[in-house]
Amino acid sequence: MTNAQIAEALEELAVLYQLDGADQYRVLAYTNSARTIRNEGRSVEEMARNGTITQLPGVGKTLEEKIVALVESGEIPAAAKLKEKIPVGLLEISRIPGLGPKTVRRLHDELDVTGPDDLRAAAEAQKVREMKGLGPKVEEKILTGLDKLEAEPAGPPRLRLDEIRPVAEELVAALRESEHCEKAEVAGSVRRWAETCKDIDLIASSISGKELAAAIAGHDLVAEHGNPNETGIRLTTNSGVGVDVRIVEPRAFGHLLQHFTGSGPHNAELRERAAAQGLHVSENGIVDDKTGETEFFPTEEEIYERLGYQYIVPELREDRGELDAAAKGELPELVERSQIKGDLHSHTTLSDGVGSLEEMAAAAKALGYEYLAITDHSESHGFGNNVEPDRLWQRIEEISEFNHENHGIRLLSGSEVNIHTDGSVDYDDDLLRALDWVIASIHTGFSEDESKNTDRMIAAIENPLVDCIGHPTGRLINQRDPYPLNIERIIAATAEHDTLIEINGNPRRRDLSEIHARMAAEAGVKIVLNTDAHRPETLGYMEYAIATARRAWLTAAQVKNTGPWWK
DNA sequence: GCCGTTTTCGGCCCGACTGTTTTCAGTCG
Repeated sequence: MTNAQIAEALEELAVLYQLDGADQYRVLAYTNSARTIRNEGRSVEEMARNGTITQLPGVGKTLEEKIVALVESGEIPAAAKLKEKIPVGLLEISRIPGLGPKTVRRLHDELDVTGPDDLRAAAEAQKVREMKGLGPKVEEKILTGLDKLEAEPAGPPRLRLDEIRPVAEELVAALRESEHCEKAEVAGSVRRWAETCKDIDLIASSISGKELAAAIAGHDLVAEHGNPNETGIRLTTNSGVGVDVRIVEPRAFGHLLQHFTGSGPHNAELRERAAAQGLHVSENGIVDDKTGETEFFPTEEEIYERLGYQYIVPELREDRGELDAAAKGELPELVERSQIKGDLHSHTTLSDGVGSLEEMAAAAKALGYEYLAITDHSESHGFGNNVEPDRLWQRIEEISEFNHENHGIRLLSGSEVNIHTDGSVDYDDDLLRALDWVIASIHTGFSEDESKNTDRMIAAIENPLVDCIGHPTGRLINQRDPYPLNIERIIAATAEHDTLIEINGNPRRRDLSEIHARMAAEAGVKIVLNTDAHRPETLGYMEYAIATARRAWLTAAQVKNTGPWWK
């Protein structure tokens, strides 16, 4: 059972308890533990089986018992029992925006609603507005919510960061252009460089907030908008992305930025710890119990300092131990884009790229790199652009000549070789030895089971002619799950054989993920940040590789290509 | 349900908005 599946079961149980009227903190305990498990790199099933699961923060005796039952029997008895009592249809309708557990429960108790169909009938018969505290507006919200539920049963999709960042940048630039704007920034998950984002958070300071809100509502990208007011406005773009624009007076800008950068769990933890010291943190400032006064700080740096922490960069604000580390002054010095000396994964027209050797080299040089590895696909790539051994020998010569001509950047002759199902790789050893750099990746046959896939990859890791493993888990964000793999065994093998492992910066991949990259680095494995560029412009994907590395707490010392070419 | 630089019991972030209300509960981020 994967960590995601365990987390999902706990989230479902949390909703069931909520609908059952359980204490909110009990519900919170379940949702928090679900999040912890989703963020855990090690196999939580393993931890449950060997009795170490209570090491996870927020997992105590009771949750241990439930998770053990889940991995052993496939279900949590408490959840099965609650499902007999609470119609599953109620879980569905509780996803309608604005319909919380309290309301859903009352709809069940008072109108015998058991699911979407009953609810629609009740709303259409105008029964909902007769309930105390509810009215025609709620009825309307329910009907539109039900339509959306039918159209998108899985809920609105989270968008990949690269799909959403350009929109955020364009809108924040428009805010800055307004005469009513003092400062504006992108906040939220976009600022934290998360893999996916639900919506865009923009924040601004202004002494005429309503005018600023009205101005942004008229932007070309905006399809719909709510009422502009002093504190901001809610927008929907033509592409359907929700945008929250929040506006405060200039002196609270730092607090607003900190608040809306999140993450929610980071802020909740930060505030809980502050409250224990008599300090109450919000987007409007910090209130000190001792004086009753509100303190204002212009920058986030000063806010964190006031609360007793080192400055925590947005990428780390995920409640994954950053507050403890910052309180002790032990945050790592994260790797930066300017420290990257070269890119070790790129393609040209020789296989499936669209840039020539020279074009790729020129683009890499423009990025300030010392070296670029040309790693076209190999003999068995299978998409009609296979590179036969003779052609690769010839390419080695071409690269040698290129380097002789002294273009101000060194090209490395490389290949991205396929790992076959038996763990062997393309090309004979002589050819592999003649290359500067060999990345081995899986491109085919990943429907095998976990142990076969893992053995196959470990065979490549053990191969002394393989330097690095490419996009190790094969996941495509929002599109394809990772291959079934035992990542702990993979990491242990790369550590043992000094094989490098890549963070692929293609924003569709970001593979290794931040969770696995952090595990790998902690195990002493060296990481390489690559783009897998298939055209000159996408060498710029390095910023996503950097983002994932930073979210994985990596320092320059843990990233091999922060140094000069070493072979 | 979890957890401990006041605690093994009694706490557990904070504010804005919405829709419904004459003062607030529920929901959301």
